[in-house]
Amino acid sequence: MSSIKEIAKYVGISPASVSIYLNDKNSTRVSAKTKLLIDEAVLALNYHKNVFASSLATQESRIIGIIIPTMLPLFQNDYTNTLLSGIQTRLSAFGYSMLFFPSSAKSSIEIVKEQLEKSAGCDGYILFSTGFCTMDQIRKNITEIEKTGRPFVTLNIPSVPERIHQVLIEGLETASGIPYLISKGHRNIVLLLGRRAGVHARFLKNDFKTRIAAAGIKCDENSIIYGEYDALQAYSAVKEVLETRPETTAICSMSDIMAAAAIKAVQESGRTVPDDISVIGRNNSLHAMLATPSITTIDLNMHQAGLSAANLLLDAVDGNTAPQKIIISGTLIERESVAVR
Amino acid sequence: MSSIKEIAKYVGISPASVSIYLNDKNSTRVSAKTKLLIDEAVLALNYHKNVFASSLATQESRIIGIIIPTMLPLFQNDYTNTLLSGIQTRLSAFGYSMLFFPSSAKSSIEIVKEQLEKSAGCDGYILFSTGFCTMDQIRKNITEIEKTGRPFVTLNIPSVPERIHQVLIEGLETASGIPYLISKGHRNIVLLLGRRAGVHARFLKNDFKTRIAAAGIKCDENSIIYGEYDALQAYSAVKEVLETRPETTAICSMSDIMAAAAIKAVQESGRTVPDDISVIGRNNSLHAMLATPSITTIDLNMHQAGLSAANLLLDAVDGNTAPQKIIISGTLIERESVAVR
DNA sequence: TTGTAGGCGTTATCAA
DNA sequence: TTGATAACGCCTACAA
Repeated sequence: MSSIKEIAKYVGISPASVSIYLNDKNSTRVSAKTKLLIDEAVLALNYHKNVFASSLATQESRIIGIIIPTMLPLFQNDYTNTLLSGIQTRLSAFGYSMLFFPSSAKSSIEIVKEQLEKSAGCDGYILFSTGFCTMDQIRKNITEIEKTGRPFVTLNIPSVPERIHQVLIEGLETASGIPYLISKGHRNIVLLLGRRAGVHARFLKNDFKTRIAAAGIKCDENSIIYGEYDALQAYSAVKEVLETRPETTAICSMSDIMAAAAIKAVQESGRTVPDDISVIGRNNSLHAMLATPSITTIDLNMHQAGLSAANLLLDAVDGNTAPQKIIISGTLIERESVAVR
Repeated sequence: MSSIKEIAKYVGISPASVSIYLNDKNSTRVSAKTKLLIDEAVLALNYHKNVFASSLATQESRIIGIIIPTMLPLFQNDYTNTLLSGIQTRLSAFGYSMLFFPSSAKSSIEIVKEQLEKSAGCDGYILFSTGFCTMDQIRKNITEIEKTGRPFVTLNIPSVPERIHQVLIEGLETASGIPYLISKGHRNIVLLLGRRAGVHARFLKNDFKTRIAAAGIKCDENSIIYGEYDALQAYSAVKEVLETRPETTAICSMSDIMAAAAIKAVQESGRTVPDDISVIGRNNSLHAMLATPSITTIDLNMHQAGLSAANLLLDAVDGNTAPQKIIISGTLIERESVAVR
């Protein structure tokens, strides 16, 4: 409520001196007496610094804009939350705030545009991609964010030729569970994807087909199903595929939540995991650990990815402009949900 | 990067006209020709509005500060995420951004102070409490935030006499699973709490004892255990209590994650849920739905609580100052983890 | 329909 | 050690 001017008036000095002291308590440019008086005034007048005014003057806000092109409510997605958690941990440690923008738009491009529109003043951005984005949209989003002239890092996005700061999650577009299942003797594998639209699905589908073919297995289009990263939808999809493809011996799910739902579906169809059907998940979330049986999964190390993205951005904000790609590898976590065939 | 001045120069008009048009595309105070020229310039110069400058001028930022007094990384807690999701949904719909502040402090009070220190400029705040806060700290945090003179809403906090905007989650300090378990014939119930410190634990413990006593059951101090809202710690605590109190017939957990961990522990001790031991959770998270057996739980309706908190705050920002308390009730979700005794 | 001028709260430069 | 003053980018009277 109160401003630096009022503090100055209260103490009987100029705003400049107040500012100097408040920004550097050890400054030698303010006398000890004055310092005490200022402290007193700050308390008496409930002074709080206005970040916005200060960032206007310094051209630095210590605020990072987080751009997430999704139409769904935030903070509901396991992957995104883990990423955000890593980002927040690092940004917070360096005194940076995170700003999430509103959006009413209906497409990934529109959302990014809308969010960027009112965002000038942020020191940098982290751009997510989500299962909603096509490759084309991702490129456009990058162009859009480049126009701000501010440093940014992309996260959760397929590798892209643009010379930008990028954290890549190895295995995000790889059906990494497949070779493992094959090595365990499975030849009748169902791929449980998340979103139907978006790049991720495209890449994963192709990868799946390639790997299956390489193992000499004939690919059946019906063996690819979709769960929208949602427990209920995954459950239904698995129930259905169990009927149409009773020969299935393994399910490779693109998230632990869908894997847990798959296990439910298998069990309720009267079969057991892993004896009748093996299930592998992805993300190494709590769901994988707590399911019965516990789920063998691939840890994408997304928390680390978040940390790295923040590191990269902070470097860039400090003027380090050489574009870097950081690649985060996944780790296989073997538990109880996969059996040898 | 570019400013309203540059746009004006580019078009050959005054900054005022640009500002007027940009803030009201339908304004009659700017000619159609000029509008087109401005649009062109905006594109050509990659103009993005500086929120900070504009909020300085208007004394309104459309940014809400989110204050969460925790030392743990954000976005990792089921309860908090659900709350945040509700808040974001509503705020976003009304065009408000959310700002998360950094903090390096080691106590709830210090964190709040530190975050508030640089936060002037926000239109309002949402103040969380966490399992780390004692009642005393909560009161101090409220006093602190009141000093900003900005509207704020408290969330996830025990009812407090102060005349403030408050969203109360009914059942947050109530061991609501207890009466249910008693009604099912259980008399040997273990209470699985989260954090040891903090108000919540205190309230819950008292409530538990009262309810147990009312049912004529003698209370055993050993029947109260702690899992820190963490799967691993809850698992160990349950394993242990199963040894020391083999007569236990039911576990009342304060979170679904801990309930799922409890089920694991029970199963691995060679007993079954719910036949040997019943388990009830809280929060109706995905964990409760996906566990085997699925978990009977109490839905605290935290998403709704988040929505309500945002509503309340938005009202307050609009000048509606009459303090309101909104009470969100819980809902019992009966599933498979509780048996009649 | 457009322009001028002052101010929002803070900081930086320069002078006293 | 302190004070004036201008500037950051935008908005709003008011004047033209």
